[in-house]
Amino acid sequence: MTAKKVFARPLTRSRLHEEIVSVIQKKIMDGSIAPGFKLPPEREMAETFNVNRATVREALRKLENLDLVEIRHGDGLYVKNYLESGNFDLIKAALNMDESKDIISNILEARSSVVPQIAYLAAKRRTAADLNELKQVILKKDMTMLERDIKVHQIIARATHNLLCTIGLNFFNQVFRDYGHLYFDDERNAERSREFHEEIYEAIKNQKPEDARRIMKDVLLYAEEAVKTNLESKKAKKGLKP
Amino acid sequence: MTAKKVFARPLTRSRLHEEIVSVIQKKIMDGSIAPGFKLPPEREMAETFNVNRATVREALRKLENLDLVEIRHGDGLYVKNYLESGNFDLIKAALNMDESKDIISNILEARSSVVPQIAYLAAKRRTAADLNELKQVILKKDMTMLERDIKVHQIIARATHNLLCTIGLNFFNQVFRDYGHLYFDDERNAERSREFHEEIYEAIKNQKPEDARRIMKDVLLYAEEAVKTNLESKKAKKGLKP
DNA sequence: ATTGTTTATTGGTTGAACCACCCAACCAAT
DNA sequence: ATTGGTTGGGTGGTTCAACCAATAAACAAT
Repeated sequence: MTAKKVFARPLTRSRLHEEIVSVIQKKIMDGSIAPGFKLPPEREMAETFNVNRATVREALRKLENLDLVEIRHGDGLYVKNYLESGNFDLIKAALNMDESKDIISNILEARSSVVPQIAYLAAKRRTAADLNELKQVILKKDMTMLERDIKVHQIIARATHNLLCTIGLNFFNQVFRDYGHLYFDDERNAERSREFHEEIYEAIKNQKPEDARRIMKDVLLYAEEAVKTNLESKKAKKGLKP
Repeated sequence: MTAKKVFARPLTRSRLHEEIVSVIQKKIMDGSIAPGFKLPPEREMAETFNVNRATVREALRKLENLDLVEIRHGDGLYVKNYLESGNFDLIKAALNMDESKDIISNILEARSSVVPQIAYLAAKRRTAADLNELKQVILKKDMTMLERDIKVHQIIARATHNLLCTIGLNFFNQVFRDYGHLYFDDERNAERSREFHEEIYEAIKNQKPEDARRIMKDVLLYAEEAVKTNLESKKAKKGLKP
């Protein structure tokens, strides 16, 4: 057995500027820094965090991309209202900081209500090439169920031939890569997904949009429940230990 | 009449590192740099672009956040497959670079199929406070129709009490802020939205999820058509000039 | 052939300096 | 009293030169 198999993912040392991002992001998202607040200037921050100004600036680039702060040349740094401007990366970041059941539930719920629409469009628009690609992945052997499932969703999203759907699904897949084990650890769920792959393939092959949507919705609602139950039981176990 | 009304949006000079982002992003998204390609090292890039390395690094922070490149300490910079990893900011950036009708159509289509689900959830979950806030905005006087409409959508999204829905809608609203004039320039469309606000308010007030979804879907499909037609006619006019 | 070691390359961070921009305060002209 | 011009201090944007830290590839030892 390789080390990779044992430790799952390699350690990756966080970079200094990322630490800074994390600190500031937390303060903004938990409300200790209110929208509109003017942050201290870069030079001062560098001093407080005891890092170089260039490092602070790299952190600010990230906070800017998360739409958490607005930077005004010659003026200063202002905290934005993330509820009005934040993007999905914010949720990923929040998830990494605080794996609360709330956020995961929100993600699962949103997925169940949005992704079926993607299946609908995919069944309507799929080309022969899309269908073939889907078939290959379903039949492929050397693949974990998690990998296969992500790939299936990816191909379906791409079959919509809508860039937004394709890229929008990336968000769910990225989360799923990190948390999919909560679902696939249970062999019954893996079996359920195998069925799902067969069913959705048929629906897409026969270009039955409504069927595809229903099939997708069913499996996602099932998964939503399964993961929530899983989280509950883990929480219960944890509660017993101390 | 204020200067703001005359010139619409203030000028904002682009920063050097953003120019670099733009150049590299274009090359990646139009395929001239393929996924997996190893970019030249930071020092070399600084030389080619004739800027300082710190500036290149700030650009790289952005490209990293767009999930366009992967940075490996001690190794180098690798181009990722944006179809598999890119996020919504990528679409916004692509839109700014190339306002092609394709991308706008994709956005409109995705909106029509996804946002109605948000209305559905909102009607189901809305609190008295949500409803009140919605009413206030609909009645408020000193507001452009565009501002009001964005606010209405925002409140509806927030009424789902699902962080993903709330933040997910930000994407559409941000695009709408820049391109909403394509819709609201026509007074008939503005009138249509006025009706929409009344109708959706009633549906949410009476907690009729299916109604809310249908009403939302209708107006979005209408808007989709209106904007597309508008784009067509603009294109036609342009075609005549030269 | 395998394993440990060295070395060149590359990203990460630092410190000091200068440029470009914003703002507030003040002044001058009307 | 209002408008337009000037100035000075503070802030983000960029530069330069150097060093630290991780990686991969070449090499040496076994």
